[in-house]
Amino acid sequence: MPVFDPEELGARIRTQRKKEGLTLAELSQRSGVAVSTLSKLENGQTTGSVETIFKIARAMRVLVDHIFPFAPAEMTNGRLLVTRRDGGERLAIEHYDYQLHAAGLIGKRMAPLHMAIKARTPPPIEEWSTHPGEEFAFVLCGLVELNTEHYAPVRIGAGESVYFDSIMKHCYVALSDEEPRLLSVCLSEAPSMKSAPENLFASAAPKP
Amino acid sequence: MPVFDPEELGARIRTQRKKEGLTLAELSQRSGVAVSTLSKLENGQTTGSVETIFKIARAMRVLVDHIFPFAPAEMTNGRLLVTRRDGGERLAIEHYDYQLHAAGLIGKRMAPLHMAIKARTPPPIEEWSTHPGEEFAFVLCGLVELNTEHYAPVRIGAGESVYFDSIMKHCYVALSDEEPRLLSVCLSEAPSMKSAPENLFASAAPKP
DNA sequence: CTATAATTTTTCCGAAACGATAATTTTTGT
DNA sequence: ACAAAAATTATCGTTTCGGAAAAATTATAG
Repeated sequence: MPVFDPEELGARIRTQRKKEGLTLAELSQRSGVAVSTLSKLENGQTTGSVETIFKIARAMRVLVDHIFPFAPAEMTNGRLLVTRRDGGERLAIEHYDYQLHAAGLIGKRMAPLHMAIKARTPPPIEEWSTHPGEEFAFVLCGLVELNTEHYAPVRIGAGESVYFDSIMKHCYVALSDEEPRLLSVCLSEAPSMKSAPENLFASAAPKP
Repeated sequence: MPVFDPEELGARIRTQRKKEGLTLAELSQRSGVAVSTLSKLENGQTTGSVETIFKIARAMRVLVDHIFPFAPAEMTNGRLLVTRRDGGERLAIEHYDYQLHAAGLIGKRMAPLHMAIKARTPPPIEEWSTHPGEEFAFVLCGLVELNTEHYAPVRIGAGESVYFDSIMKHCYVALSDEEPRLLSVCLSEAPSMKSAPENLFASAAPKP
């Protein structure tokens, strides 16, 4: 007795395939998964393997989670947490001062950080941040320079923002006389289970 | 040649298990998956079946996508887009003025909105926003009241924030004389397919 | 309405994953 | 350093999955 519903998975695959106007044979061609396997999957006659699911998702150009039956959404539908000026969770490191908002909310997918940029010159690249996912940074005041692995340094002033893949090594540097502050929202692929995800604050630098 | 990295899946399972302080034997007991299977999974020696993954996820009381490597990082790892003060995409509706940042970046999972709150009284509840996912709102200036379906109205001033499940009906209202501005970042659970970058799955697509 | 093609489902078998047990190695705690 | 606990590896029977081709169903053309 399966612990999840294979029919839902099958239905999603079929829906997506129809949407793309593909036949089983065509999808098989693209994905490298046999026609028979596709049929069995779509009809819930097998629970499938992770490998196969990935092949199918890739072939239809959808993210896996589109055809993958999730845990029900009602698990989290009524959370709300306010962070006051003196709230959240604070952390001061060499180059930045952090205030993590919504620190007490576990299972959230975004990590909102109110940070003050102390650094005036970029540290060695090994110390730059890198973490899977996406990052959005909005400058609240001052002038900030974002250094990244793949781009020329980018200057961002108050009211401006930058959105980037945070797996790129990156670091912020203050350019203005006043200490710049920015609001950074990091999206990790796996929702943070802890209030202060250490991987967010961890840099590429080796551990002592 | 697996199309995804079994070692990442294994690493996630192990990370989560350690976080919960479980041994393989205990997790086996709770999940109904044999110890040997767990070990092979964690060490990337098998690609695993969907059924097994679900059992494990359920046993650790996490959503499947916590341990499931849905979007390999190498798919998008070098994007970066700056939004200037006059950039982005603007939209004015009755109650708010929006500036969508990073508008030109397709496939992003967060939607950062710089918004000015014009409304001074809540509209009828049928007009409130509701969308699956999570929302983080940081007040830049002024005093804002967030009305939600399940909570008493919440007042948030400059430098404060709120994080909530955006499926709850919600609306923002201005309380201060000055028109409040806030930065809202919405996370949708399923990124829209229309915006899925071509290059994400290019390798699987046969050329016409 | 039939004939034919296209598509899907089913059948059969090899391949891979799973479970149980035991032996070996690694880690942990004292 | 030792003992205990935990994790890995090995083996093997069982179950499930995946692929090729046949069978059945559905769609299409004349």
